[in-house]
Amino acid sequence: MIICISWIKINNIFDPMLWYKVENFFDNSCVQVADVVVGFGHLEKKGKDDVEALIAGSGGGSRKGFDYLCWDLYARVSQWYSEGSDSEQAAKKKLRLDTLHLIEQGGNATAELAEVISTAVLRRHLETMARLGIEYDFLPRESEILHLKFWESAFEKLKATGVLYEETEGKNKGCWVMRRPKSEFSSEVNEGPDEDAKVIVRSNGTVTYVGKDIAYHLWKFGLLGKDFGYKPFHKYPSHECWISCEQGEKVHPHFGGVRAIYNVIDSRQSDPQSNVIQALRGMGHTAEADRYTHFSYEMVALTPRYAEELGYTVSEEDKKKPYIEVSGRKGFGVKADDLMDLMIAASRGEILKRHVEWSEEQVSETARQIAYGALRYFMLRYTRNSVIAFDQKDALAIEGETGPYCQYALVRAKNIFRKAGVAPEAVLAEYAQSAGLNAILGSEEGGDIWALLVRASKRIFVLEQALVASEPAYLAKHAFQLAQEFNNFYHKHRILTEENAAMKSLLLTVAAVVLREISATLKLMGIESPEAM
RNA sequence: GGGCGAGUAGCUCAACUGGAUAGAGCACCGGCCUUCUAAGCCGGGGGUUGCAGGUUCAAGCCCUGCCUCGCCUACCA
Repeated sequence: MIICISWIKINNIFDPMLWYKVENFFDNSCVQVADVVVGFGHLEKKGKDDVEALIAGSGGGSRKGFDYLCWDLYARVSQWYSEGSDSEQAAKKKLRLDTLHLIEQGGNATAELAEVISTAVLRRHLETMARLGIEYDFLPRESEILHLKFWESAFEKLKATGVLYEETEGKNKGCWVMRRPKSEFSSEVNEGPDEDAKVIVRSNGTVTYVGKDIAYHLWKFGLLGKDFGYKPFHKYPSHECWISCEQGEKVHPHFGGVRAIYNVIDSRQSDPQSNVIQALRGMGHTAEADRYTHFSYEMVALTPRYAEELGYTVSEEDKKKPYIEVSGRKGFGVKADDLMDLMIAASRGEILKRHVEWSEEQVSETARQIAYGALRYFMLRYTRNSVIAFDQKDALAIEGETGPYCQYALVRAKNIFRKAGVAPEAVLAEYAQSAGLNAILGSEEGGDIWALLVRASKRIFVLEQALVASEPAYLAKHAFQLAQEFNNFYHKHRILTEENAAMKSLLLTVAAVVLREISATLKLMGIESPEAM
């Protein structure tokens, strides 16, 4: 529902190493959808036809589409729930739950409205992500997990393997529960119920989110014995994105039954995630459990300064904090499309200061590359367990550890080759055959050049470390250090006016190597290399 | 109450499995454009790594206790 910039914390880092598929689980039967449905029905007094008209009308050109409407409505509904007398609030709460249950059941007008809304928002989500080059292969939806009775199959297996047991005493009486990984009840005092156990099936017979997630992950590993229906949903230039449905097409790509899973979910989900892994292990699927990685990361928040820039009033108390957590319920945050637009506008301004002669196309293309590069770099420069306090000014700064800084170093190198009228690839090919570098590199002056070359040669090593540690920030650090060292080199040596031919040749070669390496490292982070800036 | 993460320069963060003088960036101060883009470069100040013990030749990192903050848990998704 809420388009969250966290999504771009993971991107194509795995691209060169693995063949993989990107799935985005779509929680289309969740309470947030129910809230928006309540909003349209009770605040806006709109039915399915009205909503469909809104969706159709909100398309044309403007990015402020249907998802923006939902964002606002969601915040209003949340506010509305908390208003009125106790009995009124209770009634609203009941309405909310009833709506949720109708959506989960399906086959009714409320569920149809929810379907229309969630699909429209999903389409907008794909468009937004596509701007950053993020594409999906498959969109499994919660509604199919429910309607295709994935849970029922999983439940049988969970009962048969003894992972779940029915609690007969204590506060969880009547629930089907699962022991948590660490509760070593068996060896210790074993009297009374394990009250710390995780409830999977409530006493009223409904399944919790974790239960559905277990079923979903059994499917992912091909252990469920059931499959989704599939239909095409969205066409990217290079491939098709499929979506789950109850009765799909006969011919479709194969999804599920994978060897390994990387679940990119923020660290607040670590408890439910460990429950899922524990369930797999308990069912005897230990190998699969070992190949299940919760790629957890901390949330993205906003600095108080940026929150103010966005027009929010920030309390004195919040101003002292390093960051403020975004909240869709409170209507506090920045929408990904807005963020990108703001950053593009800002980098555009910088470009126009310097290149009045550029064509409109050149300006907007470069502004886009810089803005997206700045955004991606900022998301990736922090290690995963650090909260990212987003600030546009910091992200877009040319000074400091930023995307634009790295891009600028690379552009400087490109300028040299443009002025020299040679291609960096040609320089590399030529230099590989000459053999006069020992004398220069061995000299005192050559020490720094040698150091730069050594650093430049470390890309694969750094990538390997980044993969082992599941830490994209290592790549960001490498790109920055290389850019920094190159800027130093650039300042120290006037390459084009160098008179010593052997030296000039070496300097050009080093520039070509560094250009290639910064560019390749940035590419691993999904950051483009502008021609000029 | 329990679980996870964090505490490092004024601020935001690094530090690969324990290893040399704990590093960057921002901010601050001072320099550097007749030159391939100064959107840059160089230099400077700034630290008892939360506290107290312990293990080790060696601890920001490991162990014990305590303090502070955040998140997750207690039949919400």
